[in-house]
Amino acid sequence: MADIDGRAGHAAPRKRADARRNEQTLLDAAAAVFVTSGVEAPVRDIAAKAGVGIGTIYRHFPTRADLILAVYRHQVEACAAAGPALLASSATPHAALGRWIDLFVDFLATKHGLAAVLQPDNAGSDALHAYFLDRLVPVCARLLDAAAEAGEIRPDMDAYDLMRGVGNLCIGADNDPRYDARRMVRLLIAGLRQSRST
Amino acid sequence: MADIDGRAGHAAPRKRADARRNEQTLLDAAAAVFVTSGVEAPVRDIAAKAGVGIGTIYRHFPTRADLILAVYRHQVEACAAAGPALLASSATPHAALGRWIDLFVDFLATKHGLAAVLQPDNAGSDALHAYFLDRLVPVCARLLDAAAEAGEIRPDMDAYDLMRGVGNLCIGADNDPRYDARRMVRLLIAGLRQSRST
DNA sequence: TAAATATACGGAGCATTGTTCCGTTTGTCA
DNA sequence: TGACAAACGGAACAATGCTCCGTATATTTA
Repeated sequence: MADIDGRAGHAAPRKRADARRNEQTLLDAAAAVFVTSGVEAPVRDIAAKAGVGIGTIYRHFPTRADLILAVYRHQVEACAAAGPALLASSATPHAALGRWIDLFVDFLATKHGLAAVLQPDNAGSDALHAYFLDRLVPVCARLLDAAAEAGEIRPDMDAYDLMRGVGNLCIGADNDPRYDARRMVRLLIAGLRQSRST
Repeated sequence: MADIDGRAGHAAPRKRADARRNEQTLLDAAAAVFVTSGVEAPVRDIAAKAGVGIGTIYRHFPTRADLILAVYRHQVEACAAAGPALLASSATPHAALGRWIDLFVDFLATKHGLAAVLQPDNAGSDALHAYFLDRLVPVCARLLDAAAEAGEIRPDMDAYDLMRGVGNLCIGADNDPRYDARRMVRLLIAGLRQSRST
């Protein structure tokens, strides 16, 4: 069911060796440039760092967003996978939710400029928005449901809204030492809490 | 102390009539374009709408940010002025804070793309960021202080963080029907509340 | 009123960026 | 080894913020 490259075998033609090499080189170069110059770094810079022409970048990643997505896919998947794990290992669903959100915030806050690029209609980078949300909203929804069932939070919170809200709060958290995104997110989560008396 | 134009009279040379006319024309055109195409509309579009050359725009408003700022200055001032008024007329400081934040959110949410442009380091539009925050943070701080003194909210909330957080939550609120920024802001304010028992 | 001057105008042009196109190079396979 | 598809490189295009400077015009002055 899988060929030598580990890809599913539906008539997907095997790539040339130089192509595979370049793809990896590009991913590494992009990751490096994103760390130093932020996610909005010019495509040309990444091509230069990889020692490759611009055309090559665009054959492998048809769009800036595709490249960004490829670079961070692993971490998004890890975050998605952490949801159920936390739910199983935490004392209460609310604790699991809190820790999971922390994970997400850590991820966004350390990636210079990533949060800003997650919005819809960002000049064609909708692909990023769609991937992040499609992947994480269901996980978040499950955590919310569990916490709501346990009566720990208000039951009417929408997972999509929460993810967008948290993502938005993280925008510009780097390059502004005065602004503490984590703190604001904690506040938001606090607002979610169900006052038993209410 | 004021000349015919109503400006303070410190050796500020009187502008030519066509210059004053064009400045107003540009402000009107910019406001109109911002409504239909958003705050990120190309400068050329605004120049075209106003029927003037690009050079003219840049003489009056050296930077995109200056133009945006000039268009919305009145509303920012109104928002700033509303703070003390609400504090005086509301039942409790917390109610005043809530209403004031509502005002701010209404303002941001109806201006297509404004919230996104409020961040620092936005490719040189720091002027916008600085103006908004300098003008509104003190007002917000006063409301927070009053509410904290009344014991209605936790006492450690920073006005700057709150303004940035609220602004961030409003980013992309238009062009995404699924996302309800007002709701998230309400949640944030709820999180601010002091549990008397805590 | 007519020249002189300062002020303002218009838009070509520069720099930056995402993206496309296509002639050239290179792996792969028979 | 030769043929050919696959991949490469980078010139070139379009959009956009902004600068520069020759031209036009409002205002002042004689």
